[in-house]
Amino acid sequence: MNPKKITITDVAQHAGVSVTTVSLVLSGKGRISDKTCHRVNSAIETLGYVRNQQAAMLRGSVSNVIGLIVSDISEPFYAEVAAGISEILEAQGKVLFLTQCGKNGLHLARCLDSLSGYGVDGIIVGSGRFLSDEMKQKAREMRLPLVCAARASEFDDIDVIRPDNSQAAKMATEYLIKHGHRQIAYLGGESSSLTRAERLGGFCGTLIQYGLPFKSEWVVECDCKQQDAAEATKNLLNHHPKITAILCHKASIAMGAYFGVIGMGNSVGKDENESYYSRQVALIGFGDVPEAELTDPPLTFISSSAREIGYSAANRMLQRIDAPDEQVQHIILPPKLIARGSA
Amino acid sequence: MNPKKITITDVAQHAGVSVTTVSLVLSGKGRISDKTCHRVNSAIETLGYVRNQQAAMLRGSVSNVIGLIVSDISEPFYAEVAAGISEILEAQGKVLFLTQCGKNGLHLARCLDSLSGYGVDGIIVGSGRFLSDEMKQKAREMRLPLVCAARASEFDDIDVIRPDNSQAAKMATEYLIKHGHRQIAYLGGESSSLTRAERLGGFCGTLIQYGLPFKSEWVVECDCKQQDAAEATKNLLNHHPKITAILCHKASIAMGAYFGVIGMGNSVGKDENESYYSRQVALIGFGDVPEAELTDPPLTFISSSAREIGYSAANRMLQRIDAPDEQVQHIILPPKLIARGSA
DNA sequence: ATGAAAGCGCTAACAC
DNA sequence: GTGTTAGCGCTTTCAT
Repeated sequence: MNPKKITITDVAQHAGVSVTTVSLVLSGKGRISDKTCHRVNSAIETLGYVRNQQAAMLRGSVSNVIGLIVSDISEPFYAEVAAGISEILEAQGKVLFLTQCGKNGLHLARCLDSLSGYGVDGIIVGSGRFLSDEMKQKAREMRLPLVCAARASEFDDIDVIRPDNSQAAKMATEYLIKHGHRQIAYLGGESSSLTRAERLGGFCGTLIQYGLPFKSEWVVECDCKQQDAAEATKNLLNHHPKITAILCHKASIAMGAYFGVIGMGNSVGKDENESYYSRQVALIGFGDVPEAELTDPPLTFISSSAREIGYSAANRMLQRIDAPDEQVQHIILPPKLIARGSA
Repeated sequence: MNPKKITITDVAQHAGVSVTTVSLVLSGKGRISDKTCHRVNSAIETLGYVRNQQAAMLRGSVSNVIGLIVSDISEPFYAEVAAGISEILEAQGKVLFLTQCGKNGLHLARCLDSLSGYGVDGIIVGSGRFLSDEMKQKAREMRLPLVCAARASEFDDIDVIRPDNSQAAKMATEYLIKHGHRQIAYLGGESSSLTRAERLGGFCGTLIQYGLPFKSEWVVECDCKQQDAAEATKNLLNHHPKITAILCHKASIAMGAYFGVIGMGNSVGKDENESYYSRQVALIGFGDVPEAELTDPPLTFISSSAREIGYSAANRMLQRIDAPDEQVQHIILPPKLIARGSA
């Protein structure tokens, strides 16, 4: 019922000490005797005091607030990244400001102003593709650390955390080759995608390395809609009977391909299921987001988890705040291959 | 290069006025002459001044910060809600603090303390199922407005924005009935789900209203995995040959059911595709998240969009801040039926 | 219509 | 070890 705010002064009075002492106890900085420390803490407890962070950051130098800019938080990749960042930060008693710059980055300037106005200690940008040099310059002037959590390689001049798309493609391709596949297709994605380009690089390079054929008609673009993927798969398999394995650009493509293969009366995966008349096709998908759909059917996936990228980005930011002038780092997360029965 | 912060004082000097005047211009409150106003604004412009919100909220009464608590932002529903909230708030020049209380609500107390310590003007909770009475009491004492953005009915004592699950089920069922279906099944979800219970209520009620049979063996639980849904669908259709339509608990279930129906050699949707030997099964799904997979195949969906819930929650919060003592409101969002060819 | 001055709650020098 | 005190940048009476 009493909306009166409890301040550090109240705590000091209740504990019979000065505000300085309380402040020092709060930040754990000073050399305070155990006895006093305990008295202060119990005063805090009984009064139900919560430290006013605004005031703290007004006077002090750190706010313990990190800003996040994404184009739209509803994109699963960025939602996962945000979740990872938030986990790390909250464990450190820090908090996260969430801002959205829109699909085309229209509000990016507003996001930056907003965040800097609130005194964040640093900004993590998901997909920095909209970041202009001017903005990076501005951040530098404000001494605001910038960290980019991305899906593909984007910058040289700021810290970037990203998955190793090329390596992932290589691992996936090798996995298929080691399971005896020689004619491998790549399905899905748009040709304008940087992520896809990186993956195709790894895919193609690995084929060449193993002396296997790389046919451009085996690389097909495809909407991420499942039914499109199913259709494309049927088409591909009909026209190119030699293909025995498909590398799928993302989870929904893999799901579509799965149903496409099944729908043709063929089988996916392990040999024991193979019938005389059906052809067996191996599927392997890229997937940075843990989709419930993935666990069953048992498809093999290769990925750097988006959450992991969030963890790294948050940790990198924490370091960067402590060492603002350290050299720029690119952290490239190694992929993990999760084998699930089908190859 | 100059990390010196530009304060309101600098602006005042540059414009040849007092800080008060600048402050009044910033908040648009005072009766300031157009001429002065303009001088101040151009000073702000040339100096690149950004208002220090911490200081503003320390002295003033509003922070323009809203807190959001979700269990995990990577859950698509909450990500959508967050996106909606953020859109509204940013348009108002406000910002959003994102906190995660964990799948089991373990960190909820920490989230609340954290947010209140940062002086948020209000807190939106996604899924208030972890909110104890004690916490609600605490928020009330701190005069912190609480708004709940939920999937189902949860509270009576605080503002809640939620979808109308029962009405959605009714609309979906009526849609099927009007398209001639008499034997309708419900597939998916767990029996412990409140959302599902509300939907089943609407479903069953509508059947009764139309004098149609409600058979409990036509209501089947199912994991949200697509393949499980496909299997369950085949099973259901095999054992109950009369069933001609299935109401699916969520998008992934509908997708699975789709492939299940197709996999049996039956057809989904419009009559023109119907063959002599195949049976036609209508599918309709619930879906609060716009999943790319939905657009193709053309399945009919019924939903209250999660983003819409975010919009409403944000708007409700804005109202609530202005009128803290207004009566508690439950905003129940009407569902929309998106017909896409199959019925 | 504008300015002077008193804090908001806290931290950080600097005393003791 | 602990207390005193001067601000952080802003809003807000209260004068003018």
